[in-house]
Amino acid sequence: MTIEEIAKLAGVSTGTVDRVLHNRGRVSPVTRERVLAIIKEQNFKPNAFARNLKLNKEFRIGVLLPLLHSEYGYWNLIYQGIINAAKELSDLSVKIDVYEFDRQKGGSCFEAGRRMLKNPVDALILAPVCPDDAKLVLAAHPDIDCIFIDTSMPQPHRASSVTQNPYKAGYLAGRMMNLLSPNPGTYAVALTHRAAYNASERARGFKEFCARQEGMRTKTVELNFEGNWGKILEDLYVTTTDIQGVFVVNDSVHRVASHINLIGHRPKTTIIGFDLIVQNRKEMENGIIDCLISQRPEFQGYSAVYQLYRKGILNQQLEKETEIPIDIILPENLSSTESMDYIPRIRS
Amino acid sequence: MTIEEIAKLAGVSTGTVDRVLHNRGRVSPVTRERVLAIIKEQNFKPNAFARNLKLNKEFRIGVLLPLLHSEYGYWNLIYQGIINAAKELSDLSVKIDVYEFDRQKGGSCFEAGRRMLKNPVDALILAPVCPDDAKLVLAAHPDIDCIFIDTSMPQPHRASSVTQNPYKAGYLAGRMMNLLSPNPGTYAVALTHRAAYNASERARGFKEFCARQEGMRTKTVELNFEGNWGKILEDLYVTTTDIQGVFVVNDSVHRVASHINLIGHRPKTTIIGFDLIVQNRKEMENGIIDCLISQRPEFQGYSAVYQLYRKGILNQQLEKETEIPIDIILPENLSSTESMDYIPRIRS
DNA sequence: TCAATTTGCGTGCTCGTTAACACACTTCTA
DNA sequence: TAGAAGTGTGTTAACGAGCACGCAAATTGA
Repeated sequence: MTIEEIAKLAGVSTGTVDRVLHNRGRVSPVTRERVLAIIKEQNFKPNAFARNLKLNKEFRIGVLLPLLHSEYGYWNLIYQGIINAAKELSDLSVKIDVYEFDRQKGGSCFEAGRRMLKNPVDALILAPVCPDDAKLVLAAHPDIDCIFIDTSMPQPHRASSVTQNPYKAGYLAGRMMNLLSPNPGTYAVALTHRAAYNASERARGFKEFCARQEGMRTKTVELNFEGNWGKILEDLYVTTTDIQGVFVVNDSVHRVASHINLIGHRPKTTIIGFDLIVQNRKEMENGIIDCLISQRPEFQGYSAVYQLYRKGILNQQLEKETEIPIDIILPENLSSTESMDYIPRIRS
Repeated sequence: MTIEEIAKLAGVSTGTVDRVLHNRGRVSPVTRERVLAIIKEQNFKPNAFARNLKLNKEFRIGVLLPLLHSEYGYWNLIYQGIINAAKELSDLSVKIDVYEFDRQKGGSCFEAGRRMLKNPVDALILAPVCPDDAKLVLAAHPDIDCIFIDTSMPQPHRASSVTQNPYKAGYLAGRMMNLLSPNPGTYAVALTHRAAYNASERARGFKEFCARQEGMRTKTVELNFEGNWGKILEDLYVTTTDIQGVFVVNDSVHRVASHINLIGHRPKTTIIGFDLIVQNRKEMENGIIDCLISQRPEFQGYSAVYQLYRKGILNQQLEKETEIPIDIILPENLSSTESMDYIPRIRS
């Protein structure tokens, strides 16, 4: 089926069919209806190759992420997924513009959004870790599609999200903790930085699981890596003598784990944390981390790019909300998740 | 960069550049080298839209799978993944032809391959559960790319694979069994049908893990669902009084689990099996199955289609071997894997 | 040596869609 | 009522690559 065949069937020219297809007016209502009926009847869809050849323009996706080299590489994994998708789609005129911001500094995200205004983009991928800034960025880029990644936020109609439920993830971590270290005692919940949404929700899920179990207590500790966090950790073992395990609510678990190992408490402490960044992989291989929960950061980035591409280039629908499965990583299945988390790669 | 710009730079016509690009001869060696140098220097790649518009032909992927409605739906999950990818790619002229065969009947797979010869295909997705037949099918379809799914086999150069390591999966199942049911005793390993490759490797991995643990024994039982398998299961509990858990090496675990529940042994038996087919989801929700290992069948199918599409339409490279991660599913993360296993869907 | 073939290269049409343009006809507006 | 503005429709030139064809010039063969 081509536009020309549709035109013939409707007794009009291709120009008219085109005007109907793109709602460009200048068509009488009666002709319009006739053409629409035939399009529907023949289940016509414009040829994507011809369309994009004619349009002949890049599809630019703007990406706003926290500083990639901070926070032990979690954001870098997301970035890798985005880059990989972009590489696969480079033949289909998809381009990526990445803008980094400092999530600790208010306004930094907004400022990055302003930089983006200079090279206008057709769609947006946004980690709304600073919700207020994110709202402003969205306001500054009206009418383009946006996908939230890592965290969600109240969504305008044109946005959707790719996220994991952090409460469920924490709850599952509780279950794993209980499996790996079933003796009664205390589990420490280690928070870092000020509580980000994901972090606090994970802590909440974890505690809720523990609260439902007989004889399991939890104790929250705040570890500020700019401060004397080592001391706090050591004190914890002094003040609380029945520590059975430590749950770190983010990807910095490898730092906590190696310190616990250093001060000799590793043998009696089960350690659980998040995400398959290289440092965590290494510490799990070393036997210092028992279990990791993964939120598939690379897949999140990969999936976000593909969704925007399908909407922008192929005119397909956006998923409203994509829920990322909660992966359990033990030493026994670590090797099956090597390098890219689960995305087939192309060689460059 | 277009062919015309390349031509201008090389001081030749587009026809000559085209002949160089497609090795169609009729170009003097010296001109050829000059053009190639410029192509490389400019990093020129032909526009995928223009190319496919001109070629204007469907890319047909032939799919050979065991009977979809047998075996409790595992193959159906693979099928769903394939269908989903095909739906997303239908705008890019990818078409799927599915041929089913009976894996229990020798020659059935080959016969399906012969049916396929009538509507020639451009690429192949093949579950080589009958390796001899698979070899013949490949021989009958020379020169086209092929991806093995579910299981691999010795590969000709033009084939690649999307599979999970079944030994590692069984080994991990052993670990989970030991976590969920740590008391010394016997674990039953339930095989069904005659040992397929994946099944026997999973059993081997599981037993190997157990052999490395103190005080854990394993006992293999063969359950033939056409025979009196219920009786065999009941006898097992009579002859072996310390059964701690049952490991079913495939997706039929829900049948075994509900029978164990029926005969009253569920409370003291940990049950582990494979794959998120609907029946297994339900029995896990009912609390009858403790743990499932998933090999992401939907992703396998999805990924196979996408890889062939990238090779066939976009001229990108095929992955040689894609290793599927080994997923651990517990009741606590079951809901995060709902419906499609991890593939974003488009509405039809 | 000259006809027949081969080699090396350029030309031009085509794929389906888009969007600018042309043009006749109608409806306003002063 | 003339001119302007608006409406409904058809025509056509790209977009970039592929490929058939044409045509010299070079090479072959008897």
